[in-house]
Amino acid sequence: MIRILLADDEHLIRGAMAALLSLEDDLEVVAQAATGAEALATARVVRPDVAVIDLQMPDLDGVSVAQSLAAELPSCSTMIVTSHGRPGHLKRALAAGVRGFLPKTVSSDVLATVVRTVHTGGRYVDPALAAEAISAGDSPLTPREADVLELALEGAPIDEIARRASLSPGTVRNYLSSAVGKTGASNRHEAARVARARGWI
Amino acid sequence: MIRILLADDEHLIRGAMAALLSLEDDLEVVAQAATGAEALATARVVRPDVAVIDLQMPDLDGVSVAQSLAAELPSCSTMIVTSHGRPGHLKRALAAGVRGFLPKTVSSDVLATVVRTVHTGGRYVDPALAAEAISAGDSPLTPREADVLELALEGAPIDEIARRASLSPGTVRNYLSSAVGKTGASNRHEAARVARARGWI
DNA sequence: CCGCCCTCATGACATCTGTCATGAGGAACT
DNA sequence: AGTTCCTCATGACAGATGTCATGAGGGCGG
Repeated sequence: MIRILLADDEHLIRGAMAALLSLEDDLEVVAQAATGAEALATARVVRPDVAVIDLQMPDLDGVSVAQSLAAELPSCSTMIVTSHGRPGHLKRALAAGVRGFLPKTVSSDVLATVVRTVHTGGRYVDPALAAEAISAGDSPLTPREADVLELALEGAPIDEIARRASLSPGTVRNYLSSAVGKTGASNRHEAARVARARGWI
Repeated sequence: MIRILLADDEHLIRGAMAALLSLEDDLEVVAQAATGAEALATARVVRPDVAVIDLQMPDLDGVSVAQSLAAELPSCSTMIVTSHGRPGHLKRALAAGVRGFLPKTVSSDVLATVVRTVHTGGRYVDPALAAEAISAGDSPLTPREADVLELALEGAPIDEIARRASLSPGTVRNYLSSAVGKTGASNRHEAARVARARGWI
């Protein structure tokens, strides 16, 4: 019997997934959590075999949870399910020791199969997401460029970005100009969108 | 027995919700769809009592589907479930004749209860979402301002917005300037974000 | 019929942004 | 020690953007 921890902030989805996994004879949902912190706390107590975690949760995101879990409970395999599969997330997740990565568009059979796969030490990444991640390529942005671009996401003017990054406005403009060139965009707002879509920030 | 049509592009969620609703004695999921168009086509054939529709789907969004359903199948009550509850969506949904509006954070009991409620002619809107919608207030934007601001969402330069809206660049700047004032933002990109957050576009 | 508002436009002006050249200081690698 | 890259900065310039004044035309309610 594979003992599963389920974490998802959407109660409806979580309950439904639990119902669905419980239909399988060899799977058992032993705990549920609605936030990242809750998931960690619960995992420490129940020590599940597999953790199925939603990528986006109110507090910690799924990758952070996975990272902590990998460190604290090496016997527990972590897999992530998500609605919005961005290439950057996949990379960060794999780096964090995640064994499975699935979009929520897969069928329940696949979910159950992957739970079994990661439990026996295997890995599984959704083929479509993997292809996207590969085609997106590595980020050409330097760390600082990425920082600044991230601050530009909300549409703030340069002066505010400069204050928040503790840089001079001129420097911010240089980084943004460089980032705009690398993304092929025509201004920083578009560049920020492109970079996010490719998982670079 | 209440006959239900379920539409959600996320296979996993849809299957799970179906499993969950089927646990109720008086509910029966008679059809499922993965896109808006599919939902409409299926509804015409199976004529369900209640349609449970996800707000965000690849092609038509949930509100458009609801609108068509209300016109074509008045006997079918429509309710919408969503991950991202923006006030604007709620307003549009109610205007389209939707009877129930729920975030996916609710429990399965609530879902089942609301299905029964809308089937008997009642209405149900999640209290938290309703409060948000009320506090967000009515949009101060004129229709044209909203159009232009929407085109600005992706960060396009003014000239492109002007082309896409078939306006002169000068006019676009006037509308945007006005919208920036009304949203209290410091540039059009921030204004677009604010307006979207408040459900104005 | 007369305001009032929305739509669309133009011109002028100040400011904000994007781009480029240039340079100092530091870390990493050879 | 030398090379290369990143970080951070300044100054200058062109072009994009935000703001304001102004006006023509149309629809709608009083």
